[in-house]
Amino acid sequence: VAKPVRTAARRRGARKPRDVYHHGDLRRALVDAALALVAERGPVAWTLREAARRIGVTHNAPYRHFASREALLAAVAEEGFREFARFLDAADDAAPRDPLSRLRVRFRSYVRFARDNPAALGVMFSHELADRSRYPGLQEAAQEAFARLRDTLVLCQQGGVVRAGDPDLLALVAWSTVHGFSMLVLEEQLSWAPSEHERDALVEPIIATLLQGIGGPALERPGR
Amino acid sequence: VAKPVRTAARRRGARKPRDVYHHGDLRRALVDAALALVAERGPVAWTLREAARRIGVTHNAPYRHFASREALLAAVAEEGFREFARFLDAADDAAPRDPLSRLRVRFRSYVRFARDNPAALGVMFSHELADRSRYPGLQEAAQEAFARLRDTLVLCQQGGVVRAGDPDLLALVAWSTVHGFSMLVLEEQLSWAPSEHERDALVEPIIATLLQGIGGPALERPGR
DNA sequence: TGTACATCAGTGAACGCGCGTTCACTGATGTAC
DNA sequence: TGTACATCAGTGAACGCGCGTTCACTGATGTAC
Repeated sequence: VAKPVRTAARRRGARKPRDVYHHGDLRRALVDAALALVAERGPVAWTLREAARRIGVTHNAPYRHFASREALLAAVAEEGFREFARFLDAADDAAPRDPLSRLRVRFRSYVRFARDNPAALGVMFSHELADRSRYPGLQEAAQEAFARLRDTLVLCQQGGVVRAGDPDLLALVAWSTVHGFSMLVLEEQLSWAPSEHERDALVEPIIATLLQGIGGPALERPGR
Repeated sequence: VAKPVRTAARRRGARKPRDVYHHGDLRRALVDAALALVAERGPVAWTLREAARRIGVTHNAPYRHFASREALLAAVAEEGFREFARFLDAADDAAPRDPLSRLRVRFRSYVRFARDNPAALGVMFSHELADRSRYPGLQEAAQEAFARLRDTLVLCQQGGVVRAGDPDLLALVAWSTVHGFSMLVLEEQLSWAPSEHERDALVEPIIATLLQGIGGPALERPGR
């Protein structure tokens, strides 16, 4: 949607945004600024005016690009899901080809993305945007990201590494676990295990636990 | 701290709070009203003035009982943790006495409390109150609740039902899983598994997965 | 190459609003005598 | 049992603030001729 406009000033190499009347790519700049603000104040407390202020544009300029404050927030969330999907794809490309390895990498990627992009995750799963039907682009981006987890899980079922059964339910179990842990970390609730190293040490035990729990015959699960 | 004052009007059985000058137990009423408001608007967007308005008291009356808006929020969180601890105790009393059953019940209780008290959990783990050192009562209440999970886990280790190792780390794994799932549910992110029945159906698989993962020799874990 | 002009992307002032907090106050309460 | 009075728990007006959104506007841009 964003169509960069090359301004004369920009062609001349002007740096300070306020030197020019046309910003060039205000839409993108707003999304970035809003994300940064969310990182500082959270997805409820950030303000449209402050985002505009940071870019050096008047507080009503955003309305040229977004219908409302919420619409800008939805754009931040959508961009977050798209980046997340790209991140998952990149990790998958680098993983060994067997289904179990790929599933393991999916889980690791989820937690890692959450750790490195807490603000983005906060917006992506913000209560304010819980009704995604009002933002079709966001809804689509979210579904596309989730599909990756589910698809890998089905692959594992076919390989006998994950037990048979409704893949949606299994995906839900898996997702609950990794997402849940991620949220805990990013809400700084693990203050009693404070170092990043300690937190990272939790990831593999959790994944092992999870794999054990959803494991199929090829994973030699014990009789129950 | 709350010392109920029986007013003449109250003794006479007056109902409407606004009929009397002294409320009687404004402190408690404020905590309740704030919790209700958080349920509607979230732990950031609720307002002190609206809480006072609902009780039928002027917007500055709360300052008689709390130093600030945040102090009231902290009181809500503290009360949440205390109620949570009571809830865990009640469930534990009703559980079979073997360690594994008790651990299972702890997990179930956690998820159930979260499901039934989403607003309270939102405040208890709100980012705004992440620095609990400023509210010693809150800090103590939180630690007391967490201790229950850890203690049961240690019991399980002694019974050989959970594997040996740093109990704090194991508690962290377990806590991450149940808390994480709970948060997912209460943030309404499981919209694609919408019915309460479907959500409840996730609980046991998740607990089974978790127990499998932290299981000790007495749980017949497979060789790895 | 030069110019007229429609279109687009900003500006600046103003709106109404509700917030958290402070202040000096007053009405109700319980207790000492 | 009655009364004086210190204490406590409210009131009401006011503060300064920053917010989201609307409005009529103007400056910059690119294109048709």
